[in-house]
Amino acid sequence: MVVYNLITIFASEKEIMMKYDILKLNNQLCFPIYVASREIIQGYNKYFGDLDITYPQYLVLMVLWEDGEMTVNNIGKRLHLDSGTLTPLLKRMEIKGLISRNRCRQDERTVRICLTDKGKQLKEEVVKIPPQLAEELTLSPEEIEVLKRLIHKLINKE
Amino acid sequence: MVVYNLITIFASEKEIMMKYDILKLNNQLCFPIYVASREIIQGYNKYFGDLDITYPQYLVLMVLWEDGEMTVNNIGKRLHLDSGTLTPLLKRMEIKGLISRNRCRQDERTVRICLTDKGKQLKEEVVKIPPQLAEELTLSPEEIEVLKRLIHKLINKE
DNA sequence: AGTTATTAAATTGTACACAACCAATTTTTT
DNA sequence: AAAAAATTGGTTGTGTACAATTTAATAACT
Repeated sequence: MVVYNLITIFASEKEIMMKYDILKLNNQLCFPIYVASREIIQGYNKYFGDLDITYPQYLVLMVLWEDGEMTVNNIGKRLHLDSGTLTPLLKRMEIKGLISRNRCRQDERTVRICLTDKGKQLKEEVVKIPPQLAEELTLSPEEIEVLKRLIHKLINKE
Repeated sequence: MVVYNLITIFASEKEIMMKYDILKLNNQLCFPIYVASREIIQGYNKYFGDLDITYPQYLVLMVLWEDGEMTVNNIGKRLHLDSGTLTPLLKRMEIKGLISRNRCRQDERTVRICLTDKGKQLKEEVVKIPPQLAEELTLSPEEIEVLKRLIHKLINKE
């Protein structure tokens, strides 16, 4: 079995991979991950409807619920997102009254993002969503653990 | 061990999950998949630079290389994308001279997408990319197979 | 002190995604 | 045949993503 990075190639009596077979959708690893990512976001958005938040906004709320106030930079490091994505996203969250944005007095370059009371309270509603999404999943607990481990290995390039 | 869909909860002597722990980034399955998806796209775009295509455009090319000409609808079914995404994307590809778009005479509702010679030739360049991306991956062949199987199970909700 | 380098956000421009809606064209039903 | 339903692709509006550039502020250096 020969492996070309994101694509697995079987060379056996049963299955011989030709030059262009690595370009077939079914042989790809990347494509199903890309589809899975979008399906997850759609799944969440289905439940977010009433709360008027999106999946990336939910991610921002999660890091703030976990770590309290943070700079834009640190949120970006945590979520692997840059300021071009975060600045307008955070402005929308500010308009909704979920967070506040203030320049630090110590270092005027950085902007401190804080949860408002409304943003803190949202946690009570959001915590109900994951169990609902759970109903739709068919992986066993063991499979989920394996999947998490492999995806982390893929990301971290360990 | 209790599982709430996309989040795994360990309840043991060593590790007790509290109510809000399901909202911690590290306990999530969805978030790393979301990150992995974006990293894959960035990885591809790095190599696409010279060819002037994007990852979703590469996906369209793949289904066309594989199945020949297709309707917009069928491309959407294959890639899990709707017309709101595909129509402008295909128009950009038409402008670049990679594909042609023509309404069918038999059924005026459908639009047939065909590869141009330029689109066909691009395959020769693109086939070199996956092996290059392979260099950056650290999963074993066996791990890739397991990951592919689990992701497919996640998507298909089998 | 004054210049240079670095850093943090914001801005700009392009390209997805997708929900919601629409128009045109079949297809089905009555 | 006429009316209703379904299908196909397009349009609109909002919200990410991200590369590349800009601006402002701080740190480092001669």
